[in-house]
Amino acid sequence: MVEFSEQRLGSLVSILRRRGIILPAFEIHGGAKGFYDFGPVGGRLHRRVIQHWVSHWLKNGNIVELSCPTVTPFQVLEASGHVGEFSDSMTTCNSCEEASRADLILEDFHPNPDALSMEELQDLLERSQPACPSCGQSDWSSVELQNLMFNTAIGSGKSAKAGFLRPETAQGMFTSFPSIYRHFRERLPFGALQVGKGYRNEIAPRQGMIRLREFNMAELEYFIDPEAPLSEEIDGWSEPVNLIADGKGEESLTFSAALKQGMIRHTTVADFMSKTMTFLVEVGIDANLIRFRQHEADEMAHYARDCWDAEVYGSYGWVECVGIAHRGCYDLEAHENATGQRLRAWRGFSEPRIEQVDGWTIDGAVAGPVFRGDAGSIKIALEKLPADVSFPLEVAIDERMVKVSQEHVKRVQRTESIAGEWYIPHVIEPAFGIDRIIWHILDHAFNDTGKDGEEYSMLRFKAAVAPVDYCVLPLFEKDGMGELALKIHQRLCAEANVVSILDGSGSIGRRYARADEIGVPICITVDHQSVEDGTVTLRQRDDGSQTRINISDLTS
RNA sequence: GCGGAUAUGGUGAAGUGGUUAUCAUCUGAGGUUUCCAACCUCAUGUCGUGGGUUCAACUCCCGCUAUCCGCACCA
Repeated sequence: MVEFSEQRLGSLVSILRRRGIILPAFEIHGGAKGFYDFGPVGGRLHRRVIQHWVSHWLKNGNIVELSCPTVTPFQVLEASGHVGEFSDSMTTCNSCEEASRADLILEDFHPNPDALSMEELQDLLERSQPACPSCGQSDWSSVELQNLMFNTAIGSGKSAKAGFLRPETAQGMFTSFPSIYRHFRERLPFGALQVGKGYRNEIAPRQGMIRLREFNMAELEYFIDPEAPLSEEIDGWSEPVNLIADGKGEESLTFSAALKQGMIRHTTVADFMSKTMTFLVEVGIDANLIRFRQHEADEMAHYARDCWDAEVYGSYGWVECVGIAHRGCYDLEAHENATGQRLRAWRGFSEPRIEQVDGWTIDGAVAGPVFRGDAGSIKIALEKLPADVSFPLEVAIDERMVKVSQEHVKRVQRTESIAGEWYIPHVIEPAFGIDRIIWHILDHAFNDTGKDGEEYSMLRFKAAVAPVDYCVLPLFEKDGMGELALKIHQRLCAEANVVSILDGSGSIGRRYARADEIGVPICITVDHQSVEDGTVTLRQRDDGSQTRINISDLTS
């Protein structure tokens, strides 16, 4: 097991900078908090992890990949609840100009100011006149929302519309629901995933890559019929995993056992937790340093019904890297309410339901001219009445009573056959913080335990995500060895999805060390014999073992 | 946001109110070398940023920016 320490973190960070894996962005201009570059080696690592993530979920067979804009109009994020929920209420001291959070300075005057509306906060602020924590005066500006989203203007001048940089990729998947529904020929379940940048204007970015202002997210929205029968089957990780259920301690259980006990509340959630576990291990996270923690009811995001975080242990302690949330019908319903568009799926009944309609409705020709604008509401009210009422009758419309007499109505008696119904699908969302995962891949791959008593650093990447696949090393750059190495290098680079580097400077040991430092799994060494018989030495990063093979057998 | 600490070649460090800022390592060139950071020669490359004090500031003071730690915030 790795010993995480300050020293280890320090030498890891210095290797990441020196070798161009992860570095602070815009450094020549002084840098900017919460922004990082993936450098010449890190960029490739980032790509590999994302590729692996996408194909991991596409394996499911009913999932498509989307790419939606990062700039998002105001209304979209207002409908989703982000404008309201993703912000803090701020007020500024008119005396010293210090901004404070309104709910925090009102804590002494209300048991839970966080739950108050803007108006209530404003009212309470005026009545209680709390002292400014900075200067002691009580002269506050009006309460304003400060949003954690980056805002921007779409267009310019008077025609500009308000917008935000998206705080999550998910909303694009919801607003695209009709198109995805059509693509899958209206049959659930199906999913859409997206990998891309998200933005949050964090008050205090911290801990290197752990909290960023611009970050890579990978999200899957999986749409299900909440009434469809669920299989008990769970794919993927079958070993016990550490689970922390809401209000309970840590337990080691398999996902299917946790589901059977009701600890995990939904089969699909359990299935995705299991697939998440498999993914994390495949990209190189240590299985023993992963745990799943269920959100308590009061920390659940505004949209969630059940939520589990996959947390990974590393140099910064336990860090949430994945959230798997049962969002219910929250999002589609919210966008439906805001737009009036139907974001639903059709559920056919196994047999059409025969319904006897026996009641009343208006006689349009008579009631229309009499009730004018109220006719519509009266019709709705009448159709709710049982068959055994008698007229004249007082009907409540918008808190008024309207007298309806026999001549305004007619009896409705018919048999309806209903083939199915529209419903709002539920959504299970696994959301991955790619940067946090990459950080922990690096943290867990880093090995500085030394070699032969000397200091020696190595990144033991899994082959699936290693930024460089091969390092070609001519033992010397003479007698044709340099030329042969160049030829091999070029041939490898021509292969799809293969990255090779060529290194001819320094002693062979130094070059193996350089390759180990950026985690190249295999070094190919060209020596005198290579020039004569066309064989080369393959040297494995993790154990230093060597085998000689034919150049023609190099790529598999 | 508050409190504390820090900022010197790519990386890690030393140091000074006064000539050309030191060391290790890395990197590059040449030499040497038949497989795990060997050696020799040469070379490139640094005082975060803006202002002030001073004859003179990398050094002292102030602001800013960034980094780290704690608190708060955030998921």
